[in-house]
Amino acid sequence: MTTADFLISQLKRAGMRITPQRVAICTLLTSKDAHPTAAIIYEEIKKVYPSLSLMTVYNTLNKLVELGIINTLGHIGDDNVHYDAHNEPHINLACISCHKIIDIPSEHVNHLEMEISASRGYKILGSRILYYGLCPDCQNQISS
Amino acid sequence: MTTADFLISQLKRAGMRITPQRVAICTLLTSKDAHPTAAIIYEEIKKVYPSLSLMTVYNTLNKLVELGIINTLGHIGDDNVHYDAHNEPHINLACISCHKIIDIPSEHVNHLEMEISASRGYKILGSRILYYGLCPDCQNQISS
DNA sequence: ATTACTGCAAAAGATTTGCACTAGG
DNA sequence: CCTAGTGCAAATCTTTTGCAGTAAT
Repeated sequence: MTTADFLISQLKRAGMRITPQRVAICTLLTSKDAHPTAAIIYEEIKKVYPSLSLMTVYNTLNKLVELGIINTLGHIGDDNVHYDAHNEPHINLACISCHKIIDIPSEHVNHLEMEISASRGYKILGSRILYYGLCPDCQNQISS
Repeated sequence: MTTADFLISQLKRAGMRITPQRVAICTLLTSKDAHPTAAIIYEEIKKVYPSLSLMTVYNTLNKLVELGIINTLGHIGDDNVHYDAHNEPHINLACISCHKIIDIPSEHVNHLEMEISASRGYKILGSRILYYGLCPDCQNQISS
């Protein structure tokens, strides 16, 4: 079962209908290193489903976020809202120059969550951990 | 020197002019447990400076973010973009029910930053660490 | 005295809403 | 069959832009 299939099964379990548009959105969301914005998803999928409406993209993204299946990363630099389909705790590392985002697994992240719920009595539902800076490539470009 | 004064001195150092509006914005940003949105800042300060324009708020916030003096937290639940004036690494803990946000200092956060720059060659410029869930008060309200 | 900042009005985006049509279950 | 989802158009809301007047340095 692919990661996209996992998202789709979650949708189905929540009583939502599985349309080709939603399958395409889930597939794109779970493709390698994808942290797309609504607009990027729209442009990509439009190539395959020219009739796709931006509204459907928002509709599906909102439902996925509502169900806690995907996460909102927020704005990276001057861009728009990015989404992240990987829901296990991890760090997002964004380059403010080229706007690339990579995921980093980290042991410390798990410690954080325990630390918080233990000390504050909060019931943790999710997290959004973002570091931003310059990736190695962009550092080279600037110094050269 | 108050925290607000610190923000203001940073502005001055960056060659920006110190206007009463900016002082008011910096003061509000650094008031206890403040993680306001642009709209909240506008409404608050308007009480004191009725002539304040929302544009000035955006103008100042954008410059502060640009200079790396404050941080954008992004959207919390269905709200708008929240800002955070506390720039030393820490965790933001947001309640998705009452939209309150608290800051938590954490040792693990420092480990994270070192871990990332060491392993990936990124030059880290800032971070945005947000956990969301239910605060103790809201947990009680729901269960009762 | 300069030159940046303010605040108005209007524009530009992004996201949401209303509604008839289509298609998944 | 029946209801949820789609996609269009238009509305809404946040944020940006242009510009004349104002004020900080």
